[in-house]
Amino acid sequence: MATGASSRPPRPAVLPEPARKRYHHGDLRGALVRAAEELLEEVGPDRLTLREAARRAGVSHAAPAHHFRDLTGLLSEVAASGFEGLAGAIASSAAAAHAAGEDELSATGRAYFAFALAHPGLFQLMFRSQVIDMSAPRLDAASSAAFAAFADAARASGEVGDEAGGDPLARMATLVRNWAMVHGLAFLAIDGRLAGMLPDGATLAALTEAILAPAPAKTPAGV
Amino acid sequence: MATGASSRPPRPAVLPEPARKRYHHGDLRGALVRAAEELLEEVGPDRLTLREAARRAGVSHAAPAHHFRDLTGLLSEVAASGFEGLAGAIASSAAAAHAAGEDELSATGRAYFAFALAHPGLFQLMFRSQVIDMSAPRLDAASSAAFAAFADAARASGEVGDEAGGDPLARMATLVRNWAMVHGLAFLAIDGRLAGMLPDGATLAALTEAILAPAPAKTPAGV
DNA sequence: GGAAGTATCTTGACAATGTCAGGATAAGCA
DNA sequence: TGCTTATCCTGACATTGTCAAGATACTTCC
Repeated sequence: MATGASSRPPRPAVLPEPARKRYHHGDLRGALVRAAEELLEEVGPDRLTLREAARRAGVSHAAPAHHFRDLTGLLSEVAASGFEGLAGAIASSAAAAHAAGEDELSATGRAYFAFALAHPGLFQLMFRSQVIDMSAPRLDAASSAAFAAFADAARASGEVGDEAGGDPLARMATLVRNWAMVHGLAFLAIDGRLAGMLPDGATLAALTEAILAPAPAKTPAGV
Repeated sequence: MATGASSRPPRPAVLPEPARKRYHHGDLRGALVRAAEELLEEVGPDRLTLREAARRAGVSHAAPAHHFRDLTGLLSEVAASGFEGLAGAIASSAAAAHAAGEDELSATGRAYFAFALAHPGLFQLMFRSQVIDMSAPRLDAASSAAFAAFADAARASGEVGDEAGGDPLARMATLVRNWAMVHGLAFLAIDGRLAGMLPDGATLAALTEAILAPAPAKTPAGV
């Protein structure tokens, strides 16, 4: 029909964004994950939509099916990368605390909380097993790694005495208690449940800092 | 047409269930709330559907609109009654502990956790502000009452020293720390996050009991 | 008692969603 | 070059929440 040149559609010579209108996206998988992460923070996990993610990636509504089995597949991938980020944040905060001679467990708790507050929608998604597929290999590995990083920090801080004596159940109880406290605090803060209980003119940051600052352990009064 | 009696439609003399096929349901509002509670436990808050609730109540898909503004309205009502139940469970467990000379805070923590495990879907809904309307009067009042019951128990147990000295922020921090721990533990348990970290052959009940049993406070070792 | 008014429920429609089937296009490989 | 495969699109379907308009039953007022 048109010219005999090799380029069939009138492709513009200059592409403003990395590959604009070509049939093959190039990195649709990554673009969908990024779009989903955006949506997660803009509208939350409840209003996130596969079609809107496709729209933002500049692609038809059925295109994602070639990269993810379904919506659960995409969300599981996003959650997996979220857990990887969380594991990294925990590990690096523990290392920094160790270098500074501070308590590792307290530092990782603050890192955990900060991560949740920085990515509320993603954090909520990461703990919504009915929407993601926890048996997905990468997600399973990433979530395990995140908890392992937390457990390592607890061991390093001496909070979970692993040298002798203490039976495994009691040690695990101490570990999980710390985890649950930080996790619950993050969830309550994200959901806006702490706003209503700030004494007089106290800020939310002050309250959470007062909760997280001291090693949440048992220390004989004084000292 | 038919007989001249007052009953127009051929209404069966015996109604197997309380009012079967009449145009006006009688208690559609309550029936919808019950149907939603059922669905909450069967499929969870993510797959709960307004149309399915209407179906279970034996009513058309648009009928709920005359009793609840929209899906959020129905869910807010369900969440409100959930908080009322939670507040009751907390208060009664605290009273029982007081009578038995046990620690009130520990008892309420176990009651909180037990409530969450007994009604997982409802509990998740109660802490999903993007799906319910926290400004709904009844919901707002009920959630405040639940927290107030928890705070009362903490005060009674002496965990939150309200007599003198301690500044309000520190007292609130202790209170919220206890709440967050129990809340996080409940969420993690419901989401199946604790199953993977049971030492050898320990059961989940044993682990959670080990976490909740001692007053999660600072007690000088011994005694 | 009967008529008017209101609360309650139904039917039908709309846009939006997730998913599937089948066709079009581009890339890779022989 | 021609074939195969990966990638993407169009179109369709059932389902959802919500709205509009009509049908039905209850209430109230004369």
